[in-house]
Amino acid sequence: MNTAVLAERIVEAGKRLFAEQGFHATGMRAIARAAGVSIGAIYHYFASKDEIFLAVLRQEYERRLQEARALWEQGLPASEIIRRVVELHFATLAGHKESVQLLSRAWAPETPALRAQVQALREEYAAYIAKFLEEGMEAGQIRRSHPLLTAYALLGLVEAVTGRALAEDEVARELLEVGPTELADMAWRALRPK
Amino acid sequence: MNTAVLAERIVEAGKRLFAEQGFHATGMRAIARAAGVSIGAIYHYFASKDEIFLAVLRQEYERRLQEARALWEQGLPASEIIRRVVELHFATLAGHKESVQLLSRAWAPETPALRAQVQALREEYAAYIAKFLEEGMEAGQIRRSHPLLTAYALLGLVEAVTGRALAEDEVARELLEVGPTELADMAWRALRPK
Amino acid sequence: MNTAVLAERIVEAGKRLFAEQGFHATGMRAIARAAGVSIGAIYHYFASKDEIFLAVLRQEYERRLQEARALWEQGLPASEIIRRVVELHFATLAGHKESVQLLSRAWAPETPALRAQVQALREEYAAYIAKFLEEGMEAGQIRRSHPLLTAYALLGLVEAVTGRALAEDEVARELLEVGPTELADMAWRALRPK
Amino acid sequence: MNTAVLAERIVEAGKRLFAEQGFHATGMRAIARAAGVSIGAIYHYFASKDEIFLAVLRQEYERRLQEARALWEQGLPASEIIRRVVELHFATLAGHKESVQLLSRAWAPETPALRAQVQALREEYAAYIAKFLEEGMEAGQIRRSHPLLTAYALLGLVEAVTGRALAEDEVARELLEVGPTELADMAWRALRPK
DNA sequence: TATGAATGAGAGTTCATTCAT
DNA sequence: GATGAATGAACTCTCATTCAT
Repeated sequence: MNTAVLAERIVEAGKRLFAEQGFHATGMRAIARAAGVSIGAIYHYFASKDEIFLAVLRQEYERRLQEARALWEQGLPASEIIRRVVELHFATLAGHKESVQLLSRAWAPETPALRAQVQALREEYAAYIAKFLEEGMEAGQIRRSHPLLTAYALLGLVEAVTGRALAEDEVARELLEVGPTELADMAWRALRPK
Repeated sequence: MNTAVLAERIVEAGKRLFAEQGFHATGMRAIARAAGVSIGAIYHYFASKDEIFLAVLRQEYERRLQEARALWEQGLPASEIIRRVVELHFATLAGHKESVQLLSRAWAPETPALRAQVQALREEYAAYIAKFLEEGMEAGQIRRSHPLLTAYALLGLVEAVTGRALAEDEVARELLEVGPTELADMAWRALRPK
Repeated sequence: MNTAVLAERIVEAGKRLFAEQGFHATGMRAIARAAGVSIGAIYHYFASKDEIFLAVLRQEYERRLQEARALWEQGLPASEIIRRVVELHFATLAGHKESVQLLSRAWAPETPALRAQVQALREEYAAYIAKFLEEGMEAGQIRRSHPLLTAYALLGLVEAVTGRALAEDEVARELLEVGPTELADMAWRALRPK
Repeated sequence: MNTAVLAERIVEAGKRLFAEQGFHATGMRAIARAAGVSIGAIYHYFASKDEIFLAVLRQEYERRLQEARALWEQGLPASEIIRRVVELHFATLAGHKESVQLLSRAWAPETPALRAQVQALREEYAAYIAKFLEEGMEAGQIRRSHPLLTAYALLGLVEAVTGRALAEDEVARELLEVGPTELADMAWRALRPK
């Protein structure tokens, strides 16, 4: 379908530009140019700039959810899953820096309506992690705690460090190196049963 | 001093508006109106909108640094300091919601120059926490790890949860209630010596 | 083409306003109003106010170049060409006062970038005159001298007088009357071979 | 008198800045800073920015008039006076570039009131030259023509070339070199009796 | 006499969105 | 379906000038 092709190109262009420059600094003209489509065409597929942004984020979160699901289904022990999720985040940073930049930069949109939707996407991801934690708690693999709170805490733990690692200074290089191991250990100490 | 009065009113108005609506959604006219000064007066005290934003953030981080210093100087054990810092963050959320909103929303500004400065302020705060952690490690009160990485991880841990708690739904109320205890425990488990 | 229509109306409005009030005193809003278009439409056709100004000047210099070319191609003797060029300048003053005002008023714009471009347009016109002079020198019709210098000198000679003649006082009326003859004679005495 | 000292410093600062950047690009703050006085002090001595500009121009034209008077009083033949006036213009360009820039750039102010006054200053200078030409005509040293028209023509002749010579390219250097001789010759051919 | 804080209209420019073709 | 010309409110920032001290 031609339709899907154009929409996909718009989302890809939007992802790159939103990640590089942020939401406000990215104009519809720039997206149209980068996607090789007309402005009119964009409005044919998306109702507004907000909708493009949401489509981009949906795709990103969807990918992360799929990665998480894939890990879960391998039946590994909880500590191993946590280690791998942390590793995955750092691998994304190395291979698809834009993806991390995107989530780091467009964290909390300023328009109330958009913010609510972005936070809903984030909640969906957090809820999935919470579900995993909950099952681990019931199986005695993970210490009991408030699952959603713990999920957000883990997300924050990792994202704060990867966010800092986006800078291109000496510190960032250090964090990239020791981050995966240190964060996985830290997370596991926080989560393991007594 | 009359000078300080106007500048202070501008910073206060900016803080409230930036927190409520974010950086881009807050215009100079709105700040002027809210502060009860003319637009010209704003530019007499601040070179640009960016500078107002930075002044607001500097004030916020300064306050947090002072709180942290005050805690440290009491000579409490590390676990207690951590517990109190977490409590402080949640207390701020209850008493000065705007302060948490501000830091949550203006996490990573989109303009490169502004972003660099905001991140420098954040780094200053993180470095202070890292210094505290480092002393704790040398005294055997805290497990050895990369101090700055750990500082960012702790910040992220707390901020992700307080950020979620800003919403005014049922979940947010739950997080507000169990947050302080759960997060302090979680952090301590991650930090305590073997 | 509709395109050309709007752009042309913008240039015409700009020409009139720049001539009447000068570059700085003419705002984009005034141009939009005078052209009967929206401000947005202006920026659709021109990147900046400078660009409108340059388009206006390009049109003016283009017209003058065409007039000069047309004269040249008639194969008249040099003295006759000079007489007619001077006459043409005064005729423009009578028929299109705005054209003379424009060039007189926006002689040397204050912004370096704009000034460079305006002077390049002027140089193009001067260079054409210089080429004509050079051919005349080689044919022995015109006394040998530095061609470009002489071209600028002739331009200045005429423009200083037409500039003064823009005022609407008694002196201006005198200059309008005697100007064509006196200036043509003066120029020819300066240029004719020994 | 302190008064005169401050006013003089303001005029000097204004002259430099107006020449370098033009009228609009030069702000009152910049003049105050360059003159080492307060903005309030400027308004104590000058009613407006226009008045500073006029004071600057008055000083410039006054100097030129004095130079012209000094030349006249030496009782030289007309051709020699003309040669020396042209030389003087080029010498000014070499020694006080700013003076030539000033007159070249702020040629025709955009505010009607200011423009009228600037043109009046120019007319005063032209009228003096015209008076000299008139005496020369009566003495048979100079060919009969409209004196004021001829004065403006001579001014334009020289100023167009010196204006072009302000650029700092190869052509400008050429004009600086051959200008004095060529222009003086050209002017004399235009003026000398049959 | 001298200061510089304060004013606020107005500048050029941007940009998401619409809609006639 | 697809285009991109057109809109105009809103943006940040400048600046000559005033006036209380």
